Amino acid sequence: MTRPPRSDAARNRAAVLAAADELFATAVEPARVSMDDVATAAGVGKGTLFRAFGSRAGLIQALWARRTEPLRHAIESGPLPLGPGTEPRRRVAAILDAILVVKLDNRHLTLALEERSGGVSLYEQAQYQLVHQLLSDLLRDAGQGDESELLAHLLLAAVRADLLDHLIGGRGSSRRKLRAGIGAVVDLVLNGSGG
Amino acid sequence: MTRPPRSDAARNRAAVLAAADELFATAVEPARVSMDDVATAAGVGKGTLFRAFGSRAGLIQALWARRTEPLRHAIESGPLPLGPGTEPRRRVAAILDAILVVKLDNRHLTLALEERSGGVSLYEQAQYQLVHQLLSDLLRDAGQGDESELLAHLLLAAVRADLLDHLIGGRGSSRRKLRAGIGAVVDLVLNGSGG
DNA sequence: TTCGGATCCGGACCGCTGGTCCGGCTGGCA
DNA sequence: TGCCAGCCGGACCAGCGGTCCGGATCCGAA
Repeated sequence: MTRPPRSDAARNRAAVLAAADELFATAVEPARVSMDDVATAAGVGKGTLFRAFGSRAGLIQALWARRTEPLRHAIESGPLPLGPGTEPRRRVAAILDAILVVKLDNRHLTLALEERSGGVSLYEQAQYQLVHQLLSDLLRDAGQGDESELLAHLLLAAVRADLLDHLIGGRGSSRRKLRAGIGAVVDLVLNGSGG
Repeated sequence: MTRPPRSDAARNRAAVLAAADELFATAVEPARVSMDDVATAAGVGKGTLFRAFGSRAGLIQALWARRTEPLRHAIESGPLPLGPGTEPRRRVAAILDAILVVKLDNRHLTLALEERSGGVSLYEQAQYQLVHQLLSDLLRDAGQGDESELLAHLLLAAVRADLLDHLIGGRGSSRRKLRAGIGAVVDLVLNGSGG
C-alpha cells in the first residue's frame, strides 16, 4: 500500500515542476540548467528535489510526460487521424507529424530529454520505447514485415531533438517548410516500400 | 611561420593518440573514459594532453580523423563507386554505406564523437558539416532541388552512432541485416523522390 | 487538543569531471 | 658548452549530479 504523499511533499513537487519548466523553457542552453538552479528557483533544498524525482533524467522525463500528456491521450483514444481506426500508414505519418510539432513547441526541454545525461541513452528511455513499439506495430499491420522495427527507428531518427534544433536554430527551414519536408520523406518511405 | 614541434612533443602526442585509441576501443562505456585515464595510460601529464588537443572533443576528433582518413581519401579520389565520377544517387548510397561500416567498426569511438560533450553538438562539428555539404551537393546534382540539404541531414540521421549502438548492442539486427535494411530505405528515399 | 512517530526537509558534503596554471625541466641551436 | 623558448606535469579549480542525516513538519490516534 502506498499512502498518499504528505501535503508539503505535494506542494514542493509542484513548485519544482513549475520552476523547472520555466527554467528549461527560458534557458538558451538546457544542458546548463543545473539541479542547483532548479532547487533554488523552486525555493527548495536539493535533497527534496532528488527525493521527488530520483535524478536529473527523472525530472526531465516528468516534465516531458506532462507536456506530452495531451498527445498521448489523442493517440490512445482521440479523433482521426491520430486515434485508433486510421489506416496504419496514414496514422504513422500523423503521429510523426504530431511528435514533430510537440518537439518544436518544446525545443529546449526536448533537447534536454534526448541529451545523453547520466549515461541514459534516448533509446533506453521508456518514453521512446513506447512510441517505437506503437510505430512498429502499425508498420507491421501495414505489411512491412520484419523490417518494421528498423523502419520505426529510422522514422523517429528524422525528428531527433538536436537535428530539429540545428535546422530551426541556424537560419534555414522555417517550421512550415520543415514539416512539409520531413513529411514528404516520411510519406516516401511509407508508401514506396512494399505493402 | 610555425616551427616544427619539438621531438618530445611529437612523441607525447603519438603516445596519447595510441593510448586513447586503445582506451576508447576497449571501454564498454566511452563516456566514462576520462582525460585523467588517457593521460595516465599514455604516461603523460594532463597539461600535456590538453595542450596537444585543446579539449576532450579535440582529442576525440583527432582520433576520428585518423580512423577515417582512408575513407576520406577514397571519397576524394578513389575508385568507383565512392570516388568522383559515379552517378550522384549511387554515390550517395555508397558513401552512406561506407560511413555506416566505419561507424560499426569503431562503435565506441563514434559514440564518443557524437556524444554532446562540452556543449558541442554533432551538427556543429566540422567533420559532419563537410559530409553534409558533400551529400547536399550530390543530391542537388541529382535534381533534388531545394530539399537536398534537409534530405542530406535525414539520410545522415539514419546512421547516427547511438542508434547503431542500440541496434547492434541489443539483440537484433546483425551487421549484415543492418546494412541491407538501412540501404533499402536509403535507396527508397533516393529513387522515389523526383529526379 | 495533545502527542508521538513516520515522513519529509535542506544544505553541507562527496567524488568526479574537464580544464587551467606555473615552477621547473629539456631539447636543439649558436 | 651554454642558453632560453618551448614544453612538461601534477596540484589545483569550479561546477556538476547525487547522498546523507539532524532537525522540522505533518497527521492520525488518543
